[in-house]
Amino acid sequence: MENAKKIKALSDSNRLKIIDILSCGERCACDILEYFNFSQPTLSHHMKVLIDCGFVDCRREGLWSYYSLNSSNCNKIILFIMNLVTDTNECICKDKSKYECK
Amino acid sequence: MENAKKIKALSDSNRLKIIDILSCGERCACDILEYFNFSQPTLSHHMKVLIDCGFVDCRREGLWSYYSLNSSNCNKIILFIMNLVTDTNECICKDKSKYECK
DNA sequence: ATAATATATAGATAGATATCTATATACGAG
DNA sequence: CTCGTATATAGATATCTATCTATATATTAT
Repeated sequence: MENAKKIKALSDSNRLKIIDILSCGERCACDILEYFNFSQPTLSHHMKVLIDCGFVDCRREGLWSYYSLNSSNCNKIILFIMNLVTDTNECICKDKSKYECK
Repeated sequence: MENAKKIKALSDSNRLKIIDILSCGERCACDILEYFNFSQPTLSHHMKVLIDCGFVDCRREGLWSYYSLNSSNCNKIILFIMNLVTDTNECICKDKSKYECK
Protein backbone atom coordinates (compact mmCIF):
# COMPACT_ATOMS: atom_id res chain seq x y z
CA MET A 1 0.00 0.00 0.00
CA GLU A 2 1.06 3.54 -0.77
CA ASN A 3 2.76 5.35 2.10
CA ALA A 4 0.42 8.33 1.79
CA LYS A 5 -2.51 6.02 2.36
CA LYS A 6 -0.85 4.50 5.42
CA ILE A 7 -0.22 7.96 6.80
CA LYS A 8 -3.86 8.79 6.18
CA ALA A 9 -4.71 6.00 8.60
CA LEU A 10 -2.77 7.97 11.22
CA SER A 11 -4.53 11.24 10.43
CA ASP A 12 -7.54 10.58 12.64
CA SER A 13 -7.30 11.47 16.32
CA ASN A 14 -9.39 8.48 17.36
CA ARG A 15 -7.08 6.09 15.56
CA LEU A 16 -4.06 7.77 17.14
CA LYS A 17 -5.71 7.16 20.50
CA ILE A 18 -6.24 3.50 19.60
CA ILE A 19 -2.55 3.18 18.74
CA ASP A 20 -1.64 4.85 22.01
CA ILE A 21 -3.77 2.32 23.88
CA LEU A 22 -2.29 -0.64 21.99
CA SER A 23 1.26 0.60 22.55
CA CYS A 24 0.96 -0.75 26.09
CA GLY A 25 -0.17 -4.19 24.99
CA GLU A 26 -2.87 -6.31 23.42
CA ARG A 27 -6.51 -5.30 23.98
CA CYS A 28 -9.85 -6.72 22.88
CA ALA A 29 -12.36 -4.58 21.02
CA CYS A 30 -14.71 -4.13 23.97
CA ASP A 31 -11.84 -2.86 26.13
CA ILE A 32 -10.82 -0.32 23.51
CA LEU A 33 -14.40 0.77 23.00
CA GLU A 34 -14.61 1.95 26.63
CA TYR A 35 -12.27 4.84 25.85
CA PHE A 36 -14.57 6.25 23.19
CA ASN A 37 -18.03 7.70 22.74
CA PHE A 38 -18.64 6.36 19.25
CA SER A 39 -20.49 3.16 18.39
CA GLN A 40 -19.16 -0.39 18.10
CA PRO A 41 -19.39 -0.45 14.28
CA THR A 42 -17.36 2.74 14.17
CA LEU A 43 -14.62 1.13 16.24
CA SER A 44 -14.75 -1.88 13.95
CA HIS A 45 -14.27 0.44 11.00
CA HIS A 46 -11.24 2.12 12.58
CA MET A 47 -9.65 -1.21 13.49
CA LYS A 48 -10.09 -2.40 9.92
CA VAL A 49 -8.33 0.70 8.63
CA LEU A 50 -5.40 0.15 11.01
CA ILE A 51 -5.21 -3.55 10.17
CA ASP A 52 -5.34 -2.95 6.41
CA CYS A 53 -2.37 -0.60 6.78
CA GLY A 54 -0.45 -3.17 8.79
CA PHE A 55 -0.20 -1.07 11.92
CA VAL A 56 -2.35 -3.44 13.95
CA ASP A 57 -2.64 -7.23 14.07
CA CYS A 58 -5.76 -9.12 15.07
CA ARG A 59 -6.07 -12.44 16.88
CA ARG A 60 -9.46 -14.08 17.23
CA GLU A 61 -10.14 -16.07 20.39
CA GLY A 62 -13.67 -17.30 20.78
CA LEU A 63 -16.02 -14.36 20.67
CA TRP A 64 -13.24 -11.88 21.27
CA SER A 65 -10.94 -10.09 18.84
CA TYR A 66 -7.60 -9.18 20.35
CA TYR A 67 -5.71 -6.34 18.75
CA SER A 68 -2.02 -5.54 19.06
CA LEU A 69 0.42 -3.08 17.53
CA ASN A 70 2.64 -4.27 14.72
CA SER A 71 5.68 -2.33 15.88
CA SER A 72 7.78 -3.25 12.89
CA ASN A 73 5.31 -1.74 10.44
CA CYS A 74 4.85 1.31 12.66
CA ASN A 75 8.60 1.82 12.66
CA LYS A 76 8.69 1.49 8.89
CA ILE A 77 6.36 4.42 8.35
CA ILE A 78 8.33 6.49 10.85
CA LEU A 79 11.49 5.62 8.94
CA PHE A 80 9.80 6.58 5.69
CA ILE A 81 8.93 10.03 7.02
CA MET A 82 12.41 10.47 8.52
CA ASN A 83 13.94 9.63 5.19
CA LEU A 84 11.55 11.95 3.37
CA VAL A 85 12.44 15.04 5.37
CA THR A 86 16.15 14.27 5.14
CA ASP A 87 18.36 15.35 2.26
CA THR A 88 19.32 11.94 0.85
CA ASN A 89 20.32 10.53 -2.50
CA GLU A 90 16.91 8.93 -2.81
CA CYS A 91 15.32 12.36 -3.13
CA ILE A 92 13.35 12.97 -6.31
CA CYS A 93 15.43 16.05 -7.11
CA LYS A 94 18.54 13.87 -7.35
CA ASP A 95 16.97 12.10 -10.30
CA LYS A 96 18.44 14.09 -13.17
CA SER A 97 16.14 12.42 -15.67
CA LYS A 98 13.20 14.11 -14.01
CA TYR A 99 14.69 17.46 -13.19
CA GLU A 100 17.92 19.37 -13.28
CA CYS A 101 18.70 20.19 -9.67
CA LYS A 102 19.37 23.90 -9.42
CA MET B 1 -2.78 22.53 15.91
CA GLU B 2 -3.83 18.98 16.67
CA ASN B 3 -1.26 16.35 15.74
CA ALA B 4 -3.86 14.34 13.82
CA LYS B 5 -4.47 17.36 11.63
CA LYS B 6 -0.75 17.80 11.01
CA ILE B 7 -0.46 14.16 10.05
CA LYS B 8 -3.37 14.64 7.68
CA ALA B 9 -1.22 17.17 5.85
CA LEU B 10 1.22 14.31 5.24
CA SER B 11 -1.45 11.92 4.01
CA ASP B 12 -1.44 13.18 0.43
CA SER B 13 1.09 11.74 -2.00
CA ASN B 14 1.54 15.06 -3.78
CA ARG B 15 2.38 16.82 -0.54
CA LEU B 16 4.84 14.05 0.35
CA LYS B 17 6.49 14.64 -3.00
CA ILE B 18 6.69 18.37 -2.25
CA ILE B 19 8.38 17.63 1.07
CA ASP B 20 10.79 15.29 -0.69
CA ILE B 21 11.68 18.06 -3.13
CA LEU B 22 12.13 20.64 -0.36
CA SER B 23 14.29 18.26 1.69
CA CYS B 24 17.13 19.09 -0.70
CA GLY B 25 16.74 22.82 -0.27
CA GLU B 26 14.66 25.90 -0.92
CA ARG B 27 12.55 26.04 -4.09
CA CYS B 28 10.20 28.59 -5.60
CA ALA B 29 6.64 27.67 -6.54
CA CYS B 30 7.22 27.57 -10.27
CA ASP B 31 10.13 25.14 -9.79
CA ILE B 32 8.01 22.83 -7.66
CA LEU B 33 5.13 23.01 -10.10
CA GLU B 34 7.26 21.44 -12.83
CA TYR B 35 7.16 18.12 -11.01
CA PHE B 36 3.37 17.94 -11.14
CA ASN B 37 0.49 17.76 -13.56
CA PHE B 38 -1.97 19.72 -11.49
CA SER B 39 -2.69 23.45 -11.80
CA GLN B 40 -0.92 26.38 -10.12
CA PRO B 41 -3.84 27.09 -7.74
CA THR B 42 -3.74 23.46 -6.65
CA LEU B 43 -0.05 23.77 -5.78
CA SER B 44 -0.83 26.99 -3.93
CA HIS B 45 -3.45 25.08 -1.94
CA HIS B 46 -1.02 22.30 -1.03
CA MET B 47 1.67 24.78 0.01
CA LYS B 48 -0.81 26.55 2.25
CA VAL B 49 -1.69 23.28 3.96
CA LEU B 50 1.99 22.51 4.59
CA ILE B 51 2.68 26.05 5.82
CA ASP B 52 -0.34 26.07 8.15
CA CYS B 53 0.96 22.88 9.73
CA GLY B 54 4.41 24.36 10.19
CA PHE B 55 6.18 21.86 7.95
CA VAL B 56 7.13 24.47 5.38
CA ASP B 57 8.26 28.09 5.61
CA CYS B 58 7.74 30.72 2.93
CA ARG B 59 9.92 33.65 1.97
CA ARG B 60 8.68 36.22 -0.53
CA GLU B 61 11.23 37.80 -2.85
CA GLY B 62 9.81 40.01 -5.54
CA LEU B 63 7.34 38.02 -7.57
CA TRP B 64 8.65 34.72 -6.28
CA SER B 65 7.68 32.71 -3.25
CA TYR B 66 10.50 30.56 -1.94
CA TYR B 67 9.55 27.55 0.13
CA SER B 68 11.74 25.57 2.49
CA LEU B 69 11.29 22.71 4.94
CA ASN B 70 10.96 23.53 8.62
CA SER B 71 13.01 20.57 9.80
CA SER B 72 12.40 21.20 13.45
CA ASN B 73 8.64 20.93 13.06
CA CYS B 74 9.00 17.90 10.82
CA ASN B 75 11.10 16.25 13.49
CA LYS B 76 8.50 17.06 16.11
CA ILE B 77 5.76 15.15 14.34
CA ILE B 78 8.13 12.21 13.82
CA LEU B 79 8.91 12.30 17.52
CA PHE B 80 5.21 12.39 18.31
CA ILE B 81 4.55 9.25 16.29
CA MET B 82 7.60 7.52 17.76
CA ASN B 83 6.36 8.29 21.23
CA LEU B 84 2.86 7.15 20.35
CA VAL B 85 3.87 3.69 19.23
CA THR B 86 6.18 3.24 22.20
CA ASP B 87 5.06 1.94 25.57
CA THR B 88 5.69 5.01 27.73
CA ASN B 89 4.29 6.49 30.90
CA GLU B 90 2.50 9.14 28.87
CA CYS B 91 0.21 6.48 27.42
CA ILE B 92 -3.49 7.01 27.99
CA CYS B 93 -3.80 3.58 29.60
CA LYS B 94 -1.39 4.65 32.35
CA ASP B 95 -3.92 7.26 33.45
CA LYS B 96 -5.79 5.37 36.15
CA SER B 97 -8.45 8.06 36.36
CA LYS B 98 -9.58 7.20 32.86
CA TYR B 99 -9.18 3.46 32.88
CA GLU B 100 -7.94 0.63 35.05
CA CYS B 101 -5.12 -0.94 33.08
CA LYS B 102 -5.74 -4.67 32.87
C1' DA C 1 0.73 54.38 -16.28
C1' DT C 2 0.44 49.94 -18.61
C1' DA C 3 1.57 45.33 -19.57
C1' DA C 4 3.41 41.02 -18.19
C1' DT C 5 4.25 37.65 -14.78
C1' DA C 6 4.16 34.87 -10.20
C1' DT C 7 1.33 33.65 -6.79
C1' DA C 8 -3.02 33.68 -3.98
C1' DT C 9 -7.98 33.58 -3.36
C1' DA C 10 -12.91 32.46 -4.43
C1' DG C 11 -16.26 29.44 -5.63
C1' DA C 12 -17.79 25.02 -7.58
C1' DT C 13 -17.67 20.00 -7.83
C1' DA C 14 -16.58 15.12 -7.53
C1' DG C 15 -14.90 11.75 -4.57
C1' DA C 16 -13.48 10.19 0.06
C1' DT C 17 -14.54 9.23 4.90
C1' DA C 18 -16.34 9.15 9.85
C1' DT C 19 -20.31 8.29 11.72
C1' DC C 20 -24.82 6.29 12.47
C1' DT C 21 -28.64 2.45 12.53
C1' DA C 22 -29.88 -2.01 11.18
C1' DT C 23 -28.50 -6.46 10.34
C1' DA C 24 -25.43 -10.47 9.73
C1' DT C 25 -21.99 -13.62 11.42
C1' DA C 26 -19.81 -16.48 14.59
C1' DC C 27 -19.13 -18.51 18.86
C1' DG C 28 -20.23 -20.25 23.76
C1' DA C 29 -23.59 -21.68 27.26
C1' DG C 30 -27.40 -24.27 28.64
C1' DC D 1 -30.86 -26.49 18.91
C1' DT D 2 -31.66 -21.98 20.77
C1' DC D 3 -30.35 -17.90 23.03
C1' DG D 4 -27.18 -14.32 24.23
C1' DT D 5 -23.04 -11.89 23.20
C1' DA D 6 -18.84 -9.92 20.56
C1' DT D 7 -17.68 -8.35 16.39
C1' DA D 8 -18.26 -7.37 11.35
C1' DT D 9 -20.78 -5.77 7.35
C1' DA D 10 -24.21 -3.01 4.66
C1' DG D 11 -26.14 1.06 3.48
C1' DA D 12 -27.12 5.97 4.32
C1' DT D 13 -25.59 10.64 5.26
C1' DA D 14 -23.07 14.78 6.49
C1' DT D 15 -18.66 16.67 6.25
C1' DC D 16 -14.15 17.22 4.30
C1' DT D 17 -10.83 17.75 0.58
C1' DA D 18 -8.28 17.75 -3.96
C1' DT D 19 -9.01 19.62 -7.96
C1' DC D 20 -10.58 22.82 -11.45
C1' DT D 21 -11.63 27.61 -13.72
C1' DA D 22 -11.93 32.37 -13.08
C1' DT D 23 -10.24 36.23 -10.91
C1' DA D 24 -7.53 39.12 -7.69
C1' DT D 25 -3.18 40.75 -5.88
C1' DA D 26 1.41 42.15 -6.09
C1' DT D 27 5.65 43.14 -8.30
C1' DT D 28 8.77 44.19 -12.21
C1' DA D 29 9.76 46.05 -16.83
C1' DT D 30 8.90 49.28 -20.46
